[in-house]
Amino acid sequence: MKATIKDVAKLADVSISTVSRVMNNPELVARDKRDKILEAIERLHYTPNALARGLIHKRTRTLGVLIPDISNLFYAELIRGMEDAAHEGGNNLMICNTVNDQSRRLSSLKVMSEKQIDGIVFTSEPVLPECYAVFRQLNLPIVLAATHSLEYDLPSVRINEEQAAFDAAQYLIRKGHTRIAMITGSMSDPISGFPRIQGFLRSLHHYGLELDPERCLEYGNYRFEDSYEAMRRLHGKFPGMTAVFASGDERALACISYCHEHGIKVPEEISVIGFDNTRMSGMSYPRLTTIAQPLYQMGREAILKLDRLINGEPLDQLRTCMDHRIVERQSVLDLTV
Amino acid sequence: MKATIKDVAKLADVSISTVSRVMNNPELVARDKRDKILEAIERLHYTPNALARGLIHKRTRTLGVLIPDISNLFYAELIRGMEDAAHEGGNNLMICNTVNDQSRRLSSLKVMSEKQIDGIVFTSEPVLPECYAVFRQLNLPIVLAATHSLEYDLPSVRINEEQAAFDAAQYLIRKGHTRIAMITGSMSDPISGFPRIQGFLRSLHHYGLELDPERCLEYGNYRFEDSYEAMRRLHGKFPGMTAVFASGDERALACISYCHEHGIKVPEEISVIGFDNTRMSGMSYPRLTTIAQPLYQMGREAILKLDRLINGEPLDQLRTCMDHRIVERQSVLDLTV
DNA sequence: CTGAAAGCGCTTACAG
DNA sequence: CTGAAAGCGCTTACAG
Repeated sequence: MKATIKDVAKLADVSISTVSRVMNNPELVARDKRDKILEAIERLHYTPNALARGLIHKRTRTLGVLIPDISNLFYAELIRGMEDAAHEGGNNLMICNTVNDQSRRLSSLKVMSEKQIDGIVFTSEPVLPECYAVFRQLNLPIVLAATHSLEYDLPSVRINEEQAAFDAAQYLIRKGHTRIAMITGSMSDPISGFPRIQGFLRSLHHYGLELDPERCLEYGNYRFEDSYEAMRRLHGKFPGMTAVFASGDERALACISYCHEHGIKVPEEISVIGFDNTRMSGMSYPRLTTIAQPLYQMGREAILKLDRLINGEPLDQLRTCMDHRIVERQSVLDLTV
Repeated sequence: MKATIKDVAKLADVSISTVSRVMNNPELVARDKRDKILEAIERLHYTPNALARGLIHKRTRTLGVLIPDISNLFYAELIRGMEDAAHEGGNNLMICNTVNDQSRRLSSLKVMSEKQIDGIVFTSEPVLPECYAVFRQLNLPIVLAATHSLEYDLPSVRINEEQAAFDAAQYLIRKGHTRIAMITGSMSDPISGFPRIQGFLRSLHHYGLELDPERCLEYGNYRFEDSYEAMRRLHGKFPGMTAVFASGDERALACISYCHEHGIKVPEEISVIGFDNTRMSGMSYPRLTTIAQPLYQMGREAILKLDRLINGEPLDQLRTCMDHRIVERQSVLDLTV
């Protein structure tokens, strides 16, 4: 059995109050007793029960994190940033993989709430009304990471998706490409779908490339297989295409694979630019040029914000927008030289 | 503020005992009161405080999981299996990323213990004496996943690494390869290092391929960059090599990238076989032939075992060995045709 | 400086 | 069928 504060008190021949004090305010305890108690703690391997503490303090020092799909490398970096920041603040993470499923999301939220987490980081997904209703009910500090909400006043940390997509297309255009396609998530996805499509089209328009969206856009989920099929459709319907902007690194790898398997040279015949700069982008051939999101930093920022919220401190800004950048590797051909 | 059992009791005009009963043994409560209480619960969005419950039951229904590096796709599948099994059993996971760091490992163990988790799944890494000492002290049910221990009597779920490595080499040999190299972790790693090297060498020996270990073995960690360099060294010191067994899919992708970047055709000039069958193995060109570990099932099994341990039920076997298999894709050339 | 007491939110014999 | 009481392991005024 685990030793409790009573066991320590008995062994050190003091009251439990005094034991409690040496754990929380050792300076209030006389030296000799303190030493005796410390020794008893040591001998019994005593470690305070966080449940009891949490009950009293109404604070558990565990932060809940909702992740749609941990098998996506995207979240690995984000989580590392969150973990580091959490540990620095004396907190722990409780990570829930929602498997992109609303009922899992809701039940995770419920369990977390019952376990009395102090706050929530909600990642990547749009905040649906149903979810927001639960957030309100939970009445817990919440911050959004790699997503945001315009409808609701929720703190968030993310990049400017529209601008990032604009920059990706612009990069391609400046390398001399004019017949450019995009593989993306659904238009109805307000986070990584719609804004990126917008940015992409704005860039084409800005540079006078009037392309038919019917022809240059293909849709699919972010997984490899889906994107592979999207690339197949694109290849069928957009002859002469020289570059594709894949909204996500895994999508980009699927494009590259499709090309290899169909004898199309990358980047000589088709250039590919990705999005996210996950670890994967260094593992393809050719290595992937991609838009980098500062995922580690975003994770940190999200936790920092949450911590401030929990401590009742004011936020300097509700919606934090971080900088993206382009990481040049070998998957884009420069047509201008 | 969150509603407590008192609030419900007051609103329904009963004692807290009765409220507690409708949560735990509703059949003991008269119909009319039960309905009134249920209504109050609904109105207040009451949800029991898991800390208080845990304190009484001495059980929190959260299981701790120690993962060396969540950015490794290997763990994604393992975690999914664990999560599904945990949810089925009414449990939750608390995942700790130890970043391959012993002090993080120890501190995670401490925090988990303070938060009163009911049991631990320890993944992948060898159980060092220092760690085992902590395990004993914690006095919690523990199961090892994707690792095992011969020194200590700890329950485990894993594959036969030695045999799997043997089979990988045998596969290559049967395809007509005779100049085979291996990229692996350190010989001093008793889990995925030593046994795999053993299996590899046993296979060579079995088929009469007497190769100099100095020449055909290269070492490095499981990350891409390290393995890329290992492949470079191998290429320099082992002329005529036609196949490499990479102990891990990420290592295999590094081999493939090295070859591409140095004008070596895969599999025409050099064949590559990987290990693990993570999602990554379908994303390379050529697609990777690899040894599959049943990661999802291993995750499930580990949790099932842990659950039995927690409930004081006997284990049918201490060390469970699961079956591996070879997944054939396109990275190995058949020299016999 | 130290201990007894109340209380965090719940559950579970016990008595009625 | 229901409520008062004790207790899970701790913390924190309060009194001395």
